[in-house]
Amino acid sequence: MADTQRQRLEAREEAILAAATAVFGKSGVDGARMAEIARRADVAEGTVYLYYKNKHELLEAVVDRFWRELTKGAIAAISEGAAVSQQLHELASYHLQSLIDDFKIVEITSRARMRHGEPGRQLPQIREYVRVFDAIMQRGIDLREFSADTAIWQIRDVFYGALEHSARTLVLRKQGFDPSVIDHLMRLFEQYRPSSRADNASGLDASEIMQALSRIETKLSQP
Amino acid sequence: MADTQRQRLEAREEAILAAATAVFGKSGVDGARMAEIARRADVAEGTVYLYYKNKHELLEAVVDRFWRELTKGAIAAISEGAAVSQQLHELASYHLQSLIDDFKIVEITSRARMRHGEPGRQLPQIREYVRVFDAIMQRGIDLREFSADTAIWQIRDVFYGALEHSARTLVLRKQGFDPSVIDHLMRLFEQYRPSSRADNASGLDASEIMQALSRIETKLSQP
DNA sequence: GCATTAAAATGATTACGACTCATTTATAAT
DNA sequence: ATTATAAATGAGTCGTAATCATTTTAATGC
Repeated sequence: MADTQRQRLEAREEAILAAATAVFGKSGVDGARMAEIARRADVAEGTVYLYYKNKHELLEAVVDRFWRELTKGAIAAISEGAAVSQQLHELASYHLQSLIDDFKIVEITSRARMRHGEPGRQLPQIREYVRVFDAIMQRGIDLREFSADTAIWQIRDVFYGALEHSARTLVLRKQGFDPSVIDHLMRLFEQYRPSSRADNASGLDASEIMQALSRIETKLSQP
Repeated sequence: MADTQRQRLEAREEAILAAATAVFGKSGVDGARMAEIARRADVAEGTVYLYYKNKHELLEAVVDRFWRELTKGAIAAISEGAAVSQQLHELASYHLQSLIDDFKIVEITSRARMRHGEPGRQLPQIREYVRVFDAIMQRGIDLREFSADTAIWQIRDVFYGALEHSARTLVLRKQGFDPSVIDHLMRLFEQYRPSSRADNASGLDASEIMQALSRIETKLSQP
C-alpha cells in the first residue's frame, strides 16, 4: 500500500501547511508558536520538523504555496485571446483584490525573502507569478498593441509596485477594493501604446524635448 | 552639571542606535544579537533596555531615524523654486539611489511596521517622508503644471511603488543606479500634465521650452 | 498470523537568546 | 563628607525553537 502511505504523508504535510498559514496569518511570524501549529495540524511538535527543517523553511513553504495559488487564480481570471489591454485590466483587478484580501500573507512575504543577513532572494513561485504579467505584455508587443521601447521589467515594476502600494494604502485606510486605482493605472499604460506617441504631431514632441532639458538642468545643478 | 549629564545620555542613546543600525544591517533582525549591539555600543546588555523597551522598539527607532535622515536628504536634494517636473526628477533620483545604497535597512522597514498580528501601522517618519512628494505634487497642481484630476495618493503610490520595485530589481541583479528607470517614470508622469493631454496634438509648446531654457541660462551664468 | 525491519511519530529535554532585577557604581544635592 | 537619586551592570530567569532517544506504526517475508 505504497500509494496510501504516500497520500497519508502528503495529507499530513498539507495539514501542517494549512495550520501554519492560519497561525502565521493570525499571529504574525514572531507571534506564531510552533506548538500551536503542531496542535492545529494534530501532530506532535517534533513531527513538524520531519517535514520542514525549521520555522523559517515552514514560512517559506507557506508563502510559496500562497503565490502558487495566486498564479493559478490569475491565469484563471484572464480571458484568453482577449485584447491585451483588457487582460492587463483583469490582471490588475485580480492582483489588487488578492493583495487586499490576503494582506497578512502578503506582508509576511517580505519576511520569507529575508534569510539572515543576505540580500533578499526571490522565491521561485513569485518569479512564476510575475511571468503572468510578462507574458501578457510580451504578447502586446508582438501584436504591436504596445511599443517595445521600454524594458518589460521596468513596466512590470511600475505595475506591481503601484498596485502593492495602493493595496497598502487601501488596507491602512480600511477602504476596500477601489476601481479607480485600476482605471488610473490603465490610463498610465496608454503611454505604452505606440499610437499615443506616434501620431501626436507632425514632427516634434514637446515632452521629449522637455525631458532632455530637465536632464540637462539636473546635471547642471549637481556638479 | 545637568547639561553634560543630558548630553552623556544622548550620546549613549546615539551609540546604541548606531550599533543597532550596524548589527541589524549586517545580520538582519533575527540574526542580530542584543549582546552584540550592547558590546558594540560599549554598554552592558541591561543598559540597552533602559533606553529601549525591547528589541522591536529598538528596531523601530533605527528605522525611524533612517527615514528621518532620508527626509532631510531629500529636501536637500531638491532645488527650491525649480520646475515641478525637475523637482520630481531630483526626488526620484535621490530616492532610487538611497533605496539601493541602504537596501538592507529598507527591507527591515517592513519588519518594523508589523507589530504582532496587527495590520501594518505607518511609522511617523515614513509618513513625514512621503509628504515631500505630496508637497511637490501639490505645488505642481497649484501652478497648473499638473492637473488635479487624479488623487495625489494614487500618483504617490505609483511613484514610490515603482521606485521601490525597481530598486529591488536592480539590487537583485547586482546592477547599480540606472538612470533609465527615472527617465521612464518621468515619461509616465507626463500623463499628469494638462498640456500633454489637451493641446499637445499641435506639437510644441514654445513657452514652456523657453521658460526651461531661460532657467538654464540663468544657472549657467552664475557659477 | 508472527517475526523482523524500516519508517514515522512522539514529547521530554536541550540550547539559546531576549529580557529582568538585585546589586553596584556614578552623579547630584545639602 | 553624607545622603539621596539616578544610571549601569551582568548573572540569572524564562520562553520557545529545535533536537533526539524512545515508542509506535506500517511494510515485508515466511
